[in-house]
Amino acid sequence: MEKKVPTIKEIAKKLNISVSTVSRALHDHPSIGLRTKMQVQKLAAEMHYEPNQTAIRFKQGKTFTLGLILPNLREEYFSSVISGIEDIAFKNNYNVLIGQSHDSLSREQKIVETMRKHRVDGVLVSISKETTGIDHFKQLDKYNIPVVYFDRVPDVPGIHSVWCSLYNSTIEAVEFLFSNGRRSVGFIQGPLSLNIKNERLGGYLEAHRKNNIAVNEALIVTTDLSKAATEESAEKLLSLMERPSAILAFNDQVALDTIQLAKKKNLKIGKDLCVVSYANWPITSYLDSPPLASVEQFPYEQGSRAAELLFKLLDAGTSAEAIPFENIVLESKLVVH
Amino acid sequence: MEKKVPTIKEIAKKLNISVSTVSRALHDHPSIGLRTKMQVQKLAAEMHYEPNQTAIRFKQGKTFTLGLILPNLREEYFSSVISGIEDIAFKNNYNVLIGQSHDSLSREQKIVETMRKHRVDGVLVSISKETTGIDHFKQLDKYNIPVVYFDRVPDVPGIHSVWCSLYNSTIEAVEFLFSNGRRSVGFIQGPLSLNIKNERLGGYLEAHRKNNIAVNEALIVTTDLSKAATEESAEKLLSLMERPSAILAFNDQVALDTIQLAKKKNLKIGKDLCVVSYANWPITSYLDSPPLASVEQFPYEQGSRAAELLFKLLDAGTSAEAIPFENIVLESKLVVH
DNA sequence: CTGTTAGCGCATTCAA
DNA sequence: TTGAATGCGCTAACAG
Repeated sequence: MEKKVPTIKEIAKKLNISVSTVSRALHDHPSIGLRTKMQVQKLAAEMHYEPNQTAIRFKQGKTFTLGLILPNLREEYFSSVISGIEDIAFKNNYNVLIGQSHDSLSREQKIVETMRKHRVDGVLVSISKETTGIDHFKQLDKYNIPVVYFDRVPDVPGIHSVWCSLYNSTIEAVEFLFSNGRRSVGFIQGPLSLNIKNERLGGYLEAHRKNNIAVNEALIVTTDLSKAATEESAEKLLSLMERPSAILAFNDQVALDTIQLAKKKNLKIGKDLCVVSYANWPITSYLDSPPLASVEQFPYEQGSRAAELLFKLLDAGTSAEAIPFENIVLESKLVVH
Repeated sequence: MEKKVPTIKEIAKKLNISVSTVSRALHDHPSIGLRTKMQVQKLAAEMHYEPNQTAIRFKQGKTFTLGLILPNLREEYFSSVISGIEDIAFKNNYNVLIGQSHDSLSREQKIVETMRKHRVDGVLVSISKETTGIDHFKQLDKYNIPVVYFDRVPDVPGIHSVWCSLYNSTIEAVEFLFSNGRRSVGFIQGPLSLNIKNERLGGYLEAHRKNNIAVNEALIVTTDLSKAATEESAEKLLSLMERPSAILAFNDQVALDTIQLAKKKNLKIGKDLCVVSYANWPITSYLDSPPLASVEQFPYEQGSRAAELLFKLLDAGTSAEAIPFENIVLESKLVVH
C-alpha cells in the first residue's frame, strides 16, 4: 500500500513544537537552539522525512526547472550539450525539461508555449534551422523568464548567448588544404538562417585573401542539410569542368553525404578529393574515407557555459539588478585526423 | 517588468462571483449556468489566464512527470526511445525527466533517489549494464510509483516490461550466414548482466542445431562493450587456427570495432569475414564495409509501448484496482543491407 | 529562541 | 446553479 510520506507537521506534533520551528531546524536556521535542532533532525531522519518538492515549488513560485529547446537529440552533438547542461543544472538542484524542435519553427513555437505554461524558470535554446525571428522567445521576457541562446544563436542584439566561433578555425582549415596543395576548395554552405554570422564563409574568403588565391564563386554552393539537397550541391561541385580538389562541408553529416556521392563517382577520397568539415563526430573514425580534418565545437562546454550564464541571470533576477547582455564566445579548434 | 500572471481569484473578483464558480466554469462543470460559463471563459481568454500548473500539481499531489532512466542519450538507439516516450507523455500532458546512468549502477541508484524525491508519478527504465538486482527500483513500490522496464529488462518475475525478442531474428541471422556459405560463425557476446535472457546465444545455438552444424565453443567470446575488450575478443576469434568466416556481434558498436580490427589485419570484410549485428544504426550506411545485416529492435515503438503501459498503470492506480504484471514482447526484424 | 498566523492557487466538499 | 470554507505542505513575516 501507499506509504504515507511524513510532513513537517507530523514531526512537529511528535515533538510538541511548531511547524515553523521544524522548518527552521531543518534549514539550519541560525536562531534555533542546538538541542531542538538536533532533536528535529534526528527524528526527521528516523521518519525518512523528505521535503515535498511540489509544495516548495508552489510556495516559492518557482519550478526549479530549466527548459531546453534544441533541434534534436539524435545528433551526438546535442546529446553532449545536454550533458553539459544537466551537470550544471544538477549542481543547482534544477531539473531540465527537454523539447525537440526537429528543426521546425512551428514546433519550436509550440515548445516555447509549453515551457511557459509549465512555468520553467529559464530557457536555453539552440534555434531550429527554420527560425529567423525570435518573437516567440521575446514573449518570455514578459514573464520574466530569461533566455540564453547557445550554439545556433540568432544574430540579433539584446540577447544572452554562448557560441563557438568558427572564423579562425575555418581559416586554418582552408589553409590546411592549401598547404596540402589543394588550392581549389569547394564550400558547401548550410541554410542561410543558420548562417547569419556566416563565419564559415567569412573564414573561407579570408583564407583565400590571405593566400592570394582568387575565390571562384562557382565553388560556393548551399544545402538545407537534407541528403538530397547536399547531393545536389555536391553534384554541382563535382561535375564542374575545373573540379575542386577539396571540399569544406557545413558539418559532418554533409561531409558524409558528399563523400558517399564522390565515391559513387569513383573519386578517391584523400586523393582526388579531400573533405574537411565541422563537428568532429566520433563515428567518423570508423570510416575508410573520413574527413581529413574537422572543426571541434566543444558542445559539452557550450552547454555548461550556457547553463552557468542562465543561473547567473536567475540569481540576478532575484535581486532585481539589471544584468548586461552577455555573449560568450568560445574558440573552435581544427582537429586533423 | 514582471507581468502579473492572472489567477482565478482575479477573474472571480472582476465578475463578482466566487472562485469556485470560476474554477468550475473553466472545467466545463455541468452544474454551471451557460451564461456564467461563457462569461468566465471569455474573460479568462481576454486576460490570458493560464492555470498555474505548479499549484495544480501541489493540490493534486501529482507531478505529472515521468522519470526516464537509461544508460545514455548518445546512442541513437536511446534517443529514438525517448521520442517514443515523449510522444505518448505529451499526449497525456506529462513531462519527462531524464536521467542517464552511464551504465553505472551507483549512478542509477542515485537517479532513482532523485526521481523519488521529485515525486515523479511513474518510472521507465532501461537498466545499466552493471545492474543485476533491482532492489533500488523495488523501493519505489513503497511510494506507489509504478515502474516499467523496457529494452534492457531484468530477468525477474513480478515486473512490468516491454522488450524486443531477439531469438527468432538471431536464428534468421545465423541461418542467413549459413546460407551464404559461412558455416563457421563467431559470436561476440555482451556483458552477462545484459544477457540473462540470453536470446542471442539461444538463437545462435538453435540455428546450429537446426542446421546440424556443431557448435565450436571457441567461437563464443565476450565483451563488456568497451573498445578494448571488444578488440581483445575479436582478436581471439580472428587469430584462431580455424578462423571464423563470419561474426555475430552483440551490437553495431561491437561490430564496428570488430570490423576495424579485422581490417587492420588485412581481412576483406564481406569476403574473408562477414559481420552481422544488432541495432541497425543509420550511420552504418556510410561505411565501406558495413555489417552485412543487422537486427532492428524498434526503439521508438518500445518507448511508446512502455509509456502506454505506464499510463495504464497510473490510471489503474487511481482506481485502486490490481493490475496483473504485463510483459509486452515485440518481435525484432533482420534487415539485410 | 520559538510560536502563531497567513497565504501561495486551486479543486472540492458542504451549504445554501 | 452558486458561494463559502477548507486544506494540500511549506515558508516567512510578525509577535512574543
